[in-house]
Amino acid sequence: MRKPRTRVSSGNPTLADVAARAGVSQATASRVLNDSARKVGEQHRQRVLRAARELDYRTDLSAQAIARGTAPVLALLVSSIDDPYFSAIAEGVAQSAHTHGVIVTIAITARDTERELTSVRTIRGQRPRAILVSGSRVTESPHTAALVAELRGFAAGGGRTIFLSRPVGGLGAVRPANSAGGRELGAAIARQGYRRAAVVTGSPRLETVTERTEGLRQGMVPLGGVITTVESDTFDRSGGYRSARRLIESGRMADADVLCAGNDFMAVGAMTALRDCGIRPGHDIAVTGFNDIETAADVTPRLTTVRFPLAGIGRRAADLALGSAAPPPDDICVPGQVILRASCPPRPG
Amino acid sequence: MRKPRTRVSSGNPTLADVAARAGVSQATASRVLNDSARKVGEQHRQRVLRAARELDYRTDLSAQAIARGTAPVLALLVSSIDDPYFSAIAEGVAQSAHTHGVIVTIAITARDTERELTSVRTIRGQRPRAILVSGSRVTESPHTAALVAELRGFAAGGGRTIFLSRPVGGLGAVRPANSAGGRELGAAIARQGYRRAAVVTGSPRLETVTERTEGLRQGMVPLGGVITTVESDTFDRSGGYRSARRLIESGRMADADVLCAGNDFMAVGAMTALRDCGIRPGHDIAVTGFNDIETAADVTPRLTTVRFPLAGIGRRAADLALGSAAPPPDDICVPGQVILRASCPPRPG
DNA sequence: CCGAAATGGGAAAGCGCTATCCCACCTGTC
DNA sequence: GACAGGTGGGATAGCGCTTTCCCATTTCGG
Repeated sequence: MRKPRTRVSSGNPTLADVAARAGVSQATASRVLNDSARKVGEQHRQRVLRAARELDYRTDLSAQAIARGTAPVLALLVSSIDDPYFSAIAEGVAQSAHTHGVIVTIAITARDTERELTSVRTIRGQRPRAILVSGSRVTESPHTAALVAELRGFAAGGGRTIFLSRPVGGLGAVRPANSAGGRELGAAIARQGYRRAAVVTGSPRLETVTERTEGLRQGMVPLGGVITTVESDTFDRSGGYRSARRLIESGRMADADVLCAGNDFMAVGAMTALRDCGIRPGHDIAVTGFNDIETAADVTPRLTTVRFPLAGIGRRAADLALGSAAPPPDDICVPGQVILRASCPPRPG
Repeated sequence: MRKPRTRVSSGNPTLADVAARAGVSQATASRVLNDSARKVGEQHRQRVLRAARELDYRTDLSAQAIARGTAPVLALLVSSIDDPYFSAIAEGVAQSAHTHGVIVTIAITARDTERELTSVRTIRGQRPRAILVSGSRVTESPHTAALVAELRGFAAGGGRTIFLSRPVGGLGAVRPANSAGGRELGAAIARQGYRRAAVVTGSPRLETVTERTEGLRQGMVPLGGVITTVESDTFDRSGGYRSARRLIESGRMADADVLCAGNDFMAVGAMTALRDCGIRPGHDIAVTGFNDIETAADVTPRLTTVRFPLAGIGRRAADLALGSAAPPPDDICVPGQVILRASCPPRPG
């Protein structure tokens, strides 16, 4: 006889413990605790419930997962969670997961495609029901192919994958309609009378960035507008500040009548840069952003922007991923809405 | 002989598959894949690695967890992830978890103490290494006792618990020093010459709220200052807007020389309310916030606030929870730093 | 009343891993 | 040459749970 493995005496109570205490078989205990289809006599049912309560029993999810062959888990991959864009999406995902009775595990990739890859590898080990990949795709990353291969493998094992940015490899996506949003914004500012737009935005390797800028151009051109210059920096507040300053100092801001930022943070940073240089945003030059973050309405002047239902996108993606019907790998673009505010008044001239 | 359970043929490859393909025992395969202390001949090692690669094998974490008796998981409980306060903390937690090679699962409670409870119950089933509870404690919730009991049970099973707000039940915490921060801010504005503070903040049932307000008072009083009135609403931007308006419309704002908000969002909303009523923030009345959110530096006038290293707090809590040494249940208060900006200029009078 | 069809319970075979034993073989050593 | 001490490999007992079988009772229609 083998020596029994040293059992951690202080370990958690197991189903066997519950069954023993209730004086029934494990099978019965399991049936009660999972209210399975199989009926259990009221007598026994009560005793099991009571035993479980008294022992402070909690089903071991790992064991359950392995026995059932599937874990009630949804994995979310984001570049950063400390960014309103992603946290809004995450909020929606979490809501949906909660109503589906599923646990959310989150991995942050810090915009590092290699880390993205290793994260997916690890996550696959959890055998989640689905993997949601947010975080703007970086064009031509050397790891993209590997990522796609990894996700394909996951799908082959029965998992679902949904991108919250432009999809690759024939997988599905639910995402903000950046191009269309850009077009509408471009048309809107052109209708306000602006014709020469200077753009401050993130790295052109981020697809979100190129989609927005390109959309903007497409919206303005038919109405006689034009993008005079594009300056890139980090896709955040300080990037907005810095690139706006560069534009001003190099004189390229001088002939623009509107400054379009790639997102609201950049817009807000850029407005500060303008002010620091004695230019009055909304007065000497119009300003626009993207996303409609909460403070967009509180800066002065209030920021014109494009609002996307981010939480709704997250929710929808998760619903799709967790729904019973296998979703076709669609590329669903959720439209945005132009919010015209004081930073972009009808042009006086 | 029993009929073997219908095996999902499309399932993921198992360790047995890898071992078979490599022509070795499962034990050997396991040893290679986990680079265990036990050495394996180079021959076999290579073959196992190759087989794993060819099969696109991913260790099943649930199975591993159950076999090892512990899962590489850290659970984080927050009120909302769509709130810069919590997402900053979450970011820090995720960073730490990543360096510890641990997966993060996140549960949002929507400030609902009952949901908080059920979340902890579910989470315990994951047998995580630790549970981090963020989200301001609500005083006197009927569920608090149950929550504590649940966390105690978790600790009894070998898990660790850390609060990121005021701890209860003798458990540990790492949290922003709200009281001290309030005191310092109170003293700072008094030194700027302000004496009569109106406060707009969240529900007095939130401990964060009372700690900050009380600290503020303690900081001002010794220097001859006083809190003239406190108005509560939701702890966010619109709550700030609404409560500021109520203060103005009821005339209670008239005799205050500084408006102190419970957090930056409320401050920003309140500033908009002031402006909507023709009062110039930073000019007719000083304004302060709490937390130093990114846009605090970009509103006009730039917002005076108290900065807390939120991500650092999250990281530290996670480090503590994942460290090898069992941490004593300390209540660690991380100090904040008063950031004096234009919204609170030296008082002219 | 009798056999058939429920009904409710238990035994035990996995699920995919890890880790303990055990064993066969290879070195050295006196 | 025999024996103590490595070394590397394989069998296999769990880990905690689900679920399939199987079995003993009841319940009924005819």
